[in-house]
Amino acid sequence: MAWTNEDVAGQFAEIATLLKLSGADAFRVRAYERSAGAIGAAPVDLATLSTEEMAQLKGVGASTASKVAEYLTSGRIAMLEDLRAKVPAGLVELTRIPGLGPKTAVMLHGELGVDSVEALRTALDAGALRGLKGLGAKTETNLRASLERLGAKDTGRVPAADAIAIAEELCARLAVLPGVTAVAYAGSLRRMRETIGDVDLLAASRDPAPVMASLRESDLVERVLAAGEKKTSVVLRRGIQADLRVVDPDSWGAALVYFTGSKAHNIRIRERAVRRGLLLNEYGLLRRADDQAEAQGADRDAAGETEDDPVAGRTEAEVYAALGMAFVPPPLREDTGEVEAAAEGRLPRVVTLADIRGDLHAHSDWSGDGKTSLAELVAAAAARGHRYLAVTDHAEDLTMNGIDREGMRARRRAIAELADGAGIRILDGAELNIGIDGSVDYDLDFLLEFDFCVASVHTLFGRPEPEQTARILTAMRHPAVNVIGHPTGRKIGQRPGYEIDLDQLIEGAVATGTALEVNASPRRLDLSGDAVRRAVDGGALLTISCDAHSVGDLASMRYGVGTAQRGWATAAHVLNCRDLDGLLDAVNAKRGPGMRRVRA
DNA sequence: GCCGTTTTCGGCCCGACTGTTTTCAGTCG
Repeated sequence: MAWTNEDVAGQFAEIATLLKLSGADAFRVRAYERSAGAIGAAPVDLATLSTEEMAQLKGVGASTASKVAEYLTSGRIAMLEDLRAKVPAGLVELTRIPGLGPKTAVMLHGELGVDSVEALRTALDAGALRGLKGLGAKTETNLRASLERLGAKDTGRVPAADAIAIAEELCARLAVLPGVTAVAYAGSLRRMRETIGDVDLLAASRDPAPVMASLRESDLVERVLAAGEKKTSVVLRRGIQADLRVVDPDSWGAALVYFTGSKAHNIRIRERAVRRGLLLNEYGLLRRADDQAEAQGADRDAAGETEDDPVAGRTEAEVYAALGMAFVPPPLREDTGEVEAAAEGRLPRVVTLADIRGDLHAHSDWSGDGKTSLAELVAAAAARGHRYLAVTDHAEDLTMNGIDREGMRARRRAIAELADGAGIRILDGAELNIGIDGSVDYDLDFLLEFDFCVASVHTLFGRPEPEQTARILTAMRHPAVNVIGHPTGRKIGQRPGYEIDLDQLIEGAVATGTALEVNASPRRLDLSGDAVRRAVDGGALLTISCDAHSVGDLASMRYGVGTAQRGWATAAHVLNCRDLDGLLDAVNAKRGPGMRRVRA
């Protein structure tokens, strides 16, 4: 059995959870959490490393490395087995109830024998919690409410695509309030994670109360969870939780860093602050008053009440600079090496929306499922500032939506008619279907008449990994196939994607000069950020394209760029960051001698 | 358990809010 890094990381995350429930030292728990994170983010397959090499990873020591080795050879970790035997299984489940943490779970188990969500429900109904120390009437009510929410569906993470519209709406409403100088959504949404647990909103104002009140009273809010002076938490109508922090404009940058996270990134940069004799919190980067007093040799009592001295805080850039680091774009803030890289000046300049020169995957209504005319699509792409657009309608093997040869020739004439006034190069393209044997639609000569082709898997998702991988590798070798569309086939929150060997795909892409798509549709984001990072490390070329089926879909480019950023991709890794000549050079390079050239 | 511009031991990020508390523990992010 070939264990993936994710499998291994999962073992250590479980150890951390179970240790917490065993009342272990909190720092030891954190060490396991950190090692799980380090393993999950490791750039190489752990199975290829020696125990000594594993212990070189930051956050992984000799103890963890030997447990990894144990797992890789035997498929088990004795310590984890012991913990599983020792900690009642239901306790982990109990801590998933909002407001109920490990301490309370252990206490409920010890006092009442509660070992599952169901048992807690029964205990509540029997009034068994009354009289337990630290648990009053209010806690009982809150637990009931939490259980009810747990009973309702979908309390977990939701696709970011489902939250971004409501986040932007809330921001827009807060931004127009008097005294509010800035508003942003932060958290995992700003980091462009593909799913989010809640919406984090940040506002700058010297008078927080009316801003808080405005959210609490919003018609988008279903329930208020917490309402303090500096922080408000609510449940929105669609079951999504939102947290609002309001800070002084002088603290905006520090608060944005704090609220954007990730938690692991924040911990790392706060440690860095501590090592420099500073304190980093959501209000600023500060030199402590007592430290100053000591530095000046003054007596602390004589110094009296002095304020902490702000070093930075108005902007994020200021905070990072004061920590001796390059600015870290939000999607990179996951503690996967970006802190060290930013400190050592080797953080790559990741691709941005401004680097994108065109879109290489779009459908017009020539495709059965396209909703926009060719002219509208081209005009919209031009309006977005694109220099070129590959219209890649479905090819004929996709029986429902595909276009046959005559249809493609007719579409080619339609493209030619539009070409002059378009103000943008329209690439005559197609989205080909990868057959079970790796073949694609039409024939070689017909395919070489296109300017640009995407090839994608649309059928037979259930094939075993070797077969699935082989069919894509075969398609890559075709001289007219320029990019593999949505390479893993996953749909966020819907289906996991087919079984493929990504490393082989990356090697094949490099060897054949075929790009791998970062499909920017927020339902797909395929490749994922993690997969992009592996592709970048492997030297593969990417495209970032919207797979638009309507004009509005062209706006999804930012999600694709965010995903590419999460994978540390630079403009140099992305084919559609090249100008038209650069793009066509790549297309022509893939074609053999004597084959038709595509001209600008 | 991990780690080092306080380096092989003694620390380990920081603050808001709630509830049950007379000064704080638990939870969350």
